[in-house]
Amino acid sequence: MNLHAIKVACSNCNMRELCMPVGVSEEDLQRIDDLIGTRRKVKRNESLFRNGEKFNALYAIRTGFFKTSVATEDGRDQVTGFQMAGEIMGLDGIVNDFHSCDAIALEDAEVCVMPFDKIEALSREVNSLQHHVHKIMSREIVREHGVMLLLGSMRAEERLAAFLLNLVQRLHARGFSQTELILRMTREEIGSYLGLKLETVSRTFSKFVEEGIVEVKQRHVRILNTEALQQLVNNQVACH
Amino acid sequence: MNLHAIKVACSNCNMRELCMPVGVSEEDLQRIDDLIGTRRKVKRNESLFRNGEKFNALYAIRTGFFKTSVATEDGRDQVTGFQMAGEIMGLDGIVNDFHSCDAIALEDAEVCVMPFDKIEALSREVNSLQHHVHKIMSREIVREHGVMLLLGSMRAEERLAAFLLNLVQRLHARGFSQTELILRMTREEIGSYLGLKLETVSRTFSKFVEEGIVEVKQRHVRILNTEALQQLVNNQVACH
DNA sequence: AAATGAACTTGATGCAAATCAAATCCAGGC
DNA sequence: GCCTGGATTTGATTTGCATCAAGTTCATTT
Repeated sequence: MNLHAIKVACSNCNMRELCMPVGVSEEDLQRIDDLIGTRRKVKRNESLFRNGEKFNALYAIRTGFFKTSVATEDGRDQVTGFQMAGEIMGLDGIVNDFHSCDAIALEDAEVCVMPFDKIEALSREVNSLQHHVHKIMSREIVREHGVMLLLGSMRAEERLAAFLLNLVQRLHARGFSQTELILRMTREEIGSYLGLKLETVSRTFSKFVEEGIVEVKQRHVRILNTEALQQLVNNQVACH
Repeated sequence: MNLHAIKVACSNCNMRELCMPVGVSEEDLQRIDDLIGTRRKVKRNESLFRNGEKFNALYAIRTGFFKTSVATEDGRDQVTGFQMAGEIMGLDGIVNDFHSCDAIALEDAEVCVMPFDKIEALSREVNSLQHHVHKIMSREIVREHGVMLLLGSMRAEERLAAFLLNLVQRLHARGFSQTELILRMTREEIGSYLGLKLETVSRTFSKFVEEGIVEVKQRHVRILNTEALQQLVNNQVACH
């Protein structure tokens, strides 16, 4: 086994607990290593896959940050999610064997390519992997329920507050700060995700700054009052 | 084998091609029959499962019509989908072992209860079932992408047009008319799904009627001009 | 057949976010 | 270090939908 082989193995990957089942035996873990066909680097603004492309594999993000988006025939598009290290992309492609959204890197990224036929074959034999795959898909369904709730029933402030809280929570789970973050996406991309125009996103940020809830310097955001954001999401008024 | 046993078997179910994989061998089909633990009847306005309940099984609708909805702590709720015969419910429960939405029957219904541990066990052995389960979950993810696009970027008319087209298309796949349908849900439930208030739904129906696109008598809808609805969704202007 | 209430329609008005417009900031290239 | 264009902010105005309000329809009960 050469150094390169060690480096690409799941068993040695520090993202493993995010994208792979926990508590598998040493033996099963060796087999899961075989899932990773290759690594693939994706430069900023380039696509990992696009709407209409053949589906072959799921992708686990090792480093970098992505957006996924769908488009209508008449050119409008909707960002359906932002994905970071340890998260899985490509689930949309299973049903029709073709991808139905675009996955674009918002910063230089590297992903593990997991051919889906291999995933299916191995998950017939490793129960924990099978259940893990089911959970990943179910989690995505539940996440999208939350986005539908946000888009269907929240006002601009609530949407942006929910967005910021969700981002820092996920970053915190990866060892980053609970209160500081750098946005990898533009105001327009945030707006597309939240069903708002970029001007509204900008104005809402400004409002939060005025109210002392956050500090914003371009894409650098520092959350000063997490509870206020939480109360905005829950539509509660702070009691004095 | 008694008559009842024949009646509840997937192999004799006329919904089979909607909720089960096609092209399985006679032998595998017999095994798939064992997936169905029981049938369950759900009366109108009663729940099949609710947010917070333990997850045990997926449900295939045999007859009837459901809505699923999620709620915020402060009482707002969002209808996340309407489900009809042959469609699968309960996928939200896999990730945390608890359901995270409510499933309410909008008319008296009957579902097949498929214990999820049985589904996992059998799909380790029947490849077509395994892939079918993956496709069902992927289809739900893709469907939700479409709803996000609708909620994030469409105007009221476009939303209602897309909703009607989606409903008749699914009903048509079940042998019903392409142009006539009976709505099983209230204007408020349609509004919740589409991110609109019930008054807006009502006004938009009235507008479609004025324009000669549909006929509406309460919950009975007849589509007079499918193409006009399609053009609304695609944001195109009819060329004269 | 009358009474009741939920569902629905329609009108008047208000408001949050979109749109239109113009500066300003900033990163990257030369 | 200066230039350029994309990203962002902010202001003025418009608009689509929500809200508030009143009536109508219809199914169900008595």
